[in-house]
Amino acid sequence: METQSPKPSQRAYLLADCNNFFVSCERVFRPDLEGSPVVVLSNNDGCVVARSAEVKALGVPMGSPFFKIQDLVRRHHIVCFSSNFDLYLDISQRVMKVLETLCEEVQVYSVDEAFMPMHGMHEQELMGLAFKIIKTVRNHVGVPLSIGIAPSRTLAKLASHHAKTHSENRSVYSVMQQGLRQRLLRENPISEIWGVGRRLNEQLQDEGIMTAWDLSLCDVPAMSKRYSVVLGRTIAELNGVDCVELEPPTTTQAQIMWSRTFKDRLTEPEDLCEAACNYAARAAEKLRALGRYARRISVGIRSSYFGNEPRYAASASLNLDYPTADTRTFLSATRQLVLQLYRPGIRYMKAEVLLSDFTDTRSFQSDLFVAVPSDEELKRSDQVMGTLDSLNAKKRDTVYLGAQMGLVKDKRFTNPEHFSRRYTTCLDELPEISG
DNA sequence: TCTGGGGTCCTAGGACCC
DNA sequence: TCTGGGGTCCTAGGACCC
Repeated sequence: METQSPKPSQRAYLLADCNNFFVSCERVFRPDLEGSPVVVLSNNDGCVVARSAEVKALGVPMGSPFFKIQDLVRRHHIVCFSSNFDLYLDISQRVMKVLETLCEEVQVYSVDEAFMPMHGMHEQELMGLAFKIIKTVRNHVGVPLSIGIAPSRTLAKLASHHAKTHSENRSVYSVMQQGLRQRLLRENPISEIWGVGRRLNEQLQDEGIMTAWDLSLCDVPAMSKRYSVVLGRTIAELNGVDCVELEPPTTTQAQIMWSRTFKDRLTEPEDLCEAACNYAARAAEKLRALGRYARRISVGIRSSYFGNEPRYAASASLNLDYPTADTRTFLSATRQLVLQLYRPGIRYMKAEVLLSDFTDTRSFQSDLFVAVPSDEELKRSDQVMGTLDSLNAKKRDTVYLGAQMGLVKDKRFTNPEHFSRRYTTCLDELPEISG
């Protein structure tokens, strides 16, 4: 009789990662595009934010400016989509739901990735589960996944990257065994490691640390001191020590930002005010959706980083007298900040609005020198904002405030040209089936 | 001509207090 | 009047992520 080997006590992580996520979402409703080159573009169709395997094979890097690949697009008949976040978010939620039916714990890390911690499972069981996850998501949602399996999150990320780029692994790669782990580390440059960005990559390479393996051999206390505690943790993780904590999502969100590049450069203060006010209104909407109040608002405006024109970037903040979620308060603060930052002779390309210093309630220390609103005024503010949100939930920009006017009227600020439809979240845009 | 939009976390430095 | 160190809190800015 076969004896059961004891259950391992070691923890393991599965990292499920959607392949070319935005492209895969578009293909769910355009199965005819399977096998064809497809890209998804950023806001204003500025640059490439997702590429199908066929486009990657053509050598188009992530983030390429769209205008630079026009030629390739024509030659290879690349299909282009403007990003359609309503659709991607909805598909993402469907993927996560399927994961939750198959795994006890799912830690959503980003729109297209989730970690699933596992205890006391043999490698074979982990592999079996991973293949089952991939098959179920493919059948129920239609999106392809890759899965990495490892004793730490950092290694699981590296393993899933390996699974994606080496087709012989059939979309799952496990480095639970020491030997494979070492091979994975030796084969990957440090730039592939989660937590090593452009800057660290340069600094570490100057020290002769080239591969993930090199980094894994470094002394943790010394590197923590020389660089940061974050890099120290990364090194431990590469050695299979599980030490990166993941914050529980949303409840701790500390700030809300809204920023966009304008379609055309803006030079007039009034135009900038309009743009920034529109962003502030969007940020305020998100704040109310979280049921929170903000005490601080920051506004930034900047010129292009490119070309020879004068460069300028500045931001400023305002602490509000009391926590609020009222768009009108944010709009007057935004206007004040923009006018304070504005310098003539600059061609502005971008504005951003950041709300922070949140509270869950609106209670505040009253201050002898600050005029605070009465309970009656606060109640009215909630009512007005509630009405605004419910009208706009049905159809965007049904109701907006005077300061935002220009934008909605003339569409100067945003204008993507390749929109796919919101197939799953908007009744007017459901997919059609022809007989 | 045309170059993303969100977020989080960490660190350094200044202000202030004891 | 001058000298000092340590702690806390806040903010700005950098680095990183997808």
